[in-house]
Order: sequence, then structure tokens, then C-alpha cells
Amino acid sequence: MNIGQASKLTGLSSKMIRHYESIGLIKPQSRTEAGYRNFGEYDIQQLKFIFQARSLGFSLEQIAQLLLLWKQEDRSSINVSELVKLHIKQLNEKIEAMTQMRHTLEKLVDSCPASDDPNCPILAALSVPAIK
Amino acid sequence: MNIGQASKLTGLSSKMIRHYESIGLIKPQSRTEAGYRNFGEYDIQQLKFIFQARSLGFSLEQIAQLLLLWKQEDRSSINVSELVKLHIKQLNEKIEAMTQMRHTLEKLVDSCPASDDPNCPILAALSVPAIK
DNA sequence: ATTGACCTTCCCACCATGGTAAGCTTTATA
DNA sequence: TATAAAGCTTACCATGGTGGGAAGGTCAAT
Repeated sequence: MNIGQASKLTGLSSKMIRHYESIGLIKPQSRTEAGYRNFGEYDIQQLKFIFQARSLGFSLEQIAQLLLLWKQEDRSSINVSELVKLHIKQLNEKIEAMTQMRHTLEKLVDSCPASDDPNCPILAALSVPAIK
Repeated sequence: MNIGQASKLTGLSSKMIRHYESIGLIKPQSRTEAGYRNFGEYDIQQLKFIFQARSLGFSLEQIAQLLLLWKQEDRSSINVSELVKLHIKQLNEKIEAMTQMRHTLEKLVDSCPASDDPNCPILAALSVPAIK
């Protein structure tokens, strides 16, 4: 099937499918005489896998590793597990950082009159090195 | 003072300070005859402001607006407040999305034997369209 | 035969940041 | 004073993941 059809089936844009091929995340497809990519069932499976993994926040680098394990019959599930745990750890760090930001920002908003008064503690706080 | 000194004082790399100037976030500095940028107190203040705002996750676009308000004597604090509220909202959406990912990922990790057994529910889950 | 939908590659853009290279200036040291 | 080191300048390239668009080829239906 053509790339447009593959796109519809997998949720990935044609653009991205071509990109994934160009960076070696998926193998180059077979082509028709005219040069059109030809996607088979196995290709679609992989693309769906990528779509799922992307929606769980894995980087393409991580997805490349996951795909390797997926194809590898004699994998050890602990390798998959460790990879996912690392991703969770990275997610936690980002969530933690953003939650901290949110906390500070909410305190700032609370301290602001939010009126036509030009006096604004938010700007004041941004003007000094340390915000606690 | 030179850009290196400004960098040390503000926490921003020289690279970034030049970049901020190039995109119009800060005004071009005065230059020495040799072409070296010359930073004054007011410049340093603004750079510190940018550093603070970046560390709270504001985009450069948002910081540009904050700087405008900061410089504007007759601002209304509600404009600042609304801008920050929007940023908090965007943060919340990201935190929410990542927390949801984390939840799903933790369930997957829990279901995985994490041994040398090749059978892996994580990979299985990534192979089907719907993960709940 | 023409039209419209689809495909191809190639280049550019975003955002925020870092790296590197080539070349000039300033400062410090031998 | 000569030279070396450190610091400055601009310019280009890279990252990661995605989108946009142009220019051109192909296919199917009218």
C-alpha cells in the first residue's frame, strides 16, 4: 500500500514516515517502478508500534532500541523493563521541575492584584535573582 | 562591561546573550571601537530578568511580552497576571499529559517479569493500538 | 485528454541551545 | 617588546520532532 494509506492506518503523517525512514528508524520500503514506497503488513505493524511509543513520550532514540528488542526473538524482558524505567525516571524529573515552576508561579499570581494597578509583585520577583 | 562578565553576572551564556540580541529580545548594546559589546547596569538587569523568567519556563516569546510590561510604567498588573496564568495553564497541560504517560508506563513495568524471559507485556502493549 | 489526487525529493521553519572555526583585540607574561 | 593566552566578533552547523511548501512525476477517473 502507498504511504498515504499507511499514514491513515497508523496515525503517523506521511512526512514523519519518510523522516523515520531517512533516519534509519525503519528500513527503506520496497518501491514501485515509479518510485512509490510500498508498505506491507509488517511495516504497518512497526509504524503502529512507533505511534504508540511516541504517544507514551519515548524519544525516537529510545524507540529505535525498543524496536530492536521487539524484533529480537531472544530478548530479555529485563532490557525492555530497564529502558522503560529510565524513561519513567526522565519523565519524573521533568514533571518535578514543571511542578516546582507551577508552584512558584501560582504564588506569584496570588500575590498580584490583577487590576489596572501598575504595581506588580510578579515583575518585581522576576527582577531579583532569588525567588523562593 | 564585556559579554563574558555579563554572562557571569546573569547566568546566561555569551552565546545566548548574543542570540537574544539577534532576535530582538534585548536591544543591541553599545560597542567599543573594536566592536565589543558594552553592557551597562540596565542591560544586566534585563538579562537577569530573562534568566529568571527562563528558569520559570517562560518561552522567549512570553518573555518578550513580560519585558515590555516590565519597561512600561503605565502597565496594568492584570496583563502580567493573565500572561502568567496562561503559562500556568500550559504547564498544567504538559504535566497532566506526562503524568498520564507515567501512569501507563508504570502499569506496564509492573506487568513485566523483568527477567531473561523474552516474553514481555510491554512490547505486547506497544504492538496494539489501544493501551488503557 | 485533462484534471485532480497522490507520490517523490529538497529546502526552510520552529525553539532554545551548544559547538566550532576563522579572525581580530586586549591583556598578561617572559 | 615580542609573544602567547584569553576574550571578543561573526558565520555556519547540529540537536529533536514536526510542519510547510515548491517543483515535478504518476496514477486513476472523468
